[in-house]
Amino acid sequence: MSFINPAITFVLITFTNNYMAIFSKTCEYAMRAVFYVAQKSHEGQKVGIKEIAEQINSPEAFLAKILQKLSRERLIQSVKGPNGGFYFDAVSLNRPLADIVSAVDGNEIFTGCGLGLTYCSESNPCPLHDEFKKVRNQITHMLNHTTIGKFNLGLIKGKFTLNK
Amino acid sequence: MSFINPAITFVLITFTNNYMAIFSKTCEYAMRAVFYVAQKSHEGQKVGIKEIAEQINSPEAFLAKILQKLSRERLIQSVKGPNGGFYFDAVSLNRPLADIVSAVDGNEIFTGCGLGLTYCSESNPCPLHDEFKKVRNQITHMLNHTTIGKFNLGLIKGKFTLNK
DNA sequence: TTAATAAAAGACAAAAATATCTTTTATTAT
DNA sequence: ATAATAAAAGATATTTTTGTCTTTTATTAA
Ligand code: FES
Ligand code: FES
Repeated sequence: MSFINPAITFVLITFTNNYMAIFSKTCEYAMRAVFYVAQKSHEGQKVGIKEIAEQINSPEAFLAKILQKLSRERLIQSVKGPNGGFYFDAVSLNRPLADIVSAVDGNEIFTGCGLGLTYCSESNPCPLHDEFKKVRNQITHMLNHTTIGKFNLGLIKGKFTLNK
Repeated sequence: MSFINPAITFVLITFTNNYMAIFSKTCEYAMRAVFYVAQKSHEGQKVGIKEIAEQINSPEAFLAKILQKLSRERLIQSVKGPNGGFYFDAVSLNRPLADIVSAVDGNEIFTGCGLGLTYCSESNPCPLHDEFKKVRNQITHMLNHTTIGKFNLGLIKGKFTLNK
């Protein structure tokens, strides 16, 4: 017994809107995780992948892959075994968020053309170039001036959320 | 006979960078196409999908789907048959590019949280909120103040490119 | 009124991004 | 040394985005 009446069944969607954010899901998870781990590091603690994933609301195994990549690139520190987990040392806490973004999403966002042309240039610009450059510069500024550890106190005080 | 020597074969890539631009490919093609058609409309001409795809360097059949969607939403005009093609009427030429973007990529880019949280809010912000808001506002401003027909003269004069 | 033209629609295919599951390796406390 | 723990790595699966091919519908010129 089916609850769908075939007489009134019809196709709803032929062309779905793309979901489209500034950053990939991978990058969003990476940034949230990084802020969460930084906060814990500030308190002198290491954190396990399970806790991170729970606290930032991301799929655990997928996040693990992302942090593995960051770990290979020495952007985050980790130790295996009991009492192990992820953490940031003092140097890493001072790294710009831009390092995380470019490790995960590449450099398109910092240098790419807004209309998707193969390269961006001043001398042979696309129509959007002048305005798009401002956007790109602001993103670059934001990511270069935000250090991984910048929000530790705000997070500890509950001023910010990573999970909603 | 193989040209790959198994003794020196190894896996190169375990975690590829995401390609990540501000807009989806779909949206990039849409914007380029729209500027190209607008320019032709300014000169009083309709354009066929084949010419558009060639001139903006996009896959023809894929672009056709995109323009079909814009056409269904009355953002672009079209007529079938001989001497048919795509064009913009005076009203459409004055529409903001934002209409194209939201038709194709949705509204995430205008309202979404930079860290991918389910919603953005002033009272319960993510760490990036204050800075990200500026980025989002600049994108919104750019897309609202750029009309579809804005670059017609610049394109005709060869000041801008849609194909490189 | 017919043939040619060009967009619209439908079905399908490939590639990339996202997500999960299993096995291995390193570390530490007992 | 051994068992327990937790990250790293490997393999695979799902979903979304991007891209193609075929058929249908509308328009127009002859
Ligand atoms: S050429 Fe397109 S943004 Fe610079
Ligand atoms: S809450 Fe994240 S951008 Fe506003």
